Amino acid sequence: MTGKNGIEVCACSVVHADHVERARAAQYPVSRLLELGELFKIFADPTRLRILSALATEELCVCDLQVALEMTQSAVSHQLSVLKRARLVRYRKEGKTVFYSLDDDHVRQILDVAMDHLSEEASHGIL
Amino acid sequence: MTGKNGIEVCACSVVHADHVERARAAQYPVSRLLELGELFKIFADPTRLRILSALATEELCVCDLQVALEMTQSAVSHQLSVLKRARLVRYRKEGKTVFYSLDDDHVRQILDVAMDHLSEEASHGIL
DNA sequence: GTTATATATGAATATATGTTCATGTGTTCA
DNA sequence: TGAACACATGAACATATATTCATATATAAC
Repeated sequence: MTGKNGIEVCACSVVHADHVERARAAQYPVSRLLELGELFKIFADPTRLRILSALATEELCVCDLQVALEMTQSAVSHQLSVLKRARLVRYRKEGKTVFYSLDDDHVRQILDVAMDHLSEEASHGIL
Repeated sequence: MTGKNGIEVCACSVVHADHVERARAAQYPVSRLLELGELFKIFADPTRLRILSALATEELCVCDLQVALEMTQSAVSHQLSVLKRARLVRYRKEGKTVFYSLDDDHVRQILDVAMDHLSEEASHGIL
């Protein structure tokens, strides 16, 4: 349904104008939410999570990751480049080998909070 | 490259056996990481983030969300069902209208930590 | 019951993304 | 200089998913 100014408008008669107003005012800027979405996309893949959790203990070279996670070298490199672009990992070159490590503590924090949520979710199921 | 037991093995000669061993031992169970990935997938979409951030202030009915976010009713409902399935939102029926709200505080926590990461990332760029 | 309305949902389509395969780049060592 | 190796990267393909369109369900008013 289209309103006077050409903008999509709800046909509902029970819209709560004040709530809508507040919700609109409190909205994060869309650009910010896009960035946030991009960040979460990185964490949304099991392979990348495995890499991150492997790096949580200590730095590892590409080959170490390949062996530890039983993946193709190409797949590891591709995912590492994604993580690098998102500034979630650092790297350090030493001759031919490249060592990767977590970039900062936020990564660990994010993983921890999310794990907490999963635990609580599980207990919900039991109760 | 395939090893004796048919499992993919790295051809590198510089694998750090001890590191690999520790990384393997410290690995989260894959099932856990799959769950975690599923959770982050929910947060990985800008539309869902907009919905969550709109609900951060107060409960809203589907129609309110439709108007506040200028989206189709169908799109809102579809995304709400995803959020509901992931236990990130609750709902409460009152006649024909359905009010949605955040399920618990973990949602806010996760969003906050992630926002922090983005801020620090931005300051990295400046330094 | 019938109609109107608020929300839910199935199917189809378009787009995004992870892996593989092939190849490129850069470093070491002979 | 040239071979070997650790890693990076482009293209192609397969899969996942967000939106739209059409329709279904449920509640209220008449």
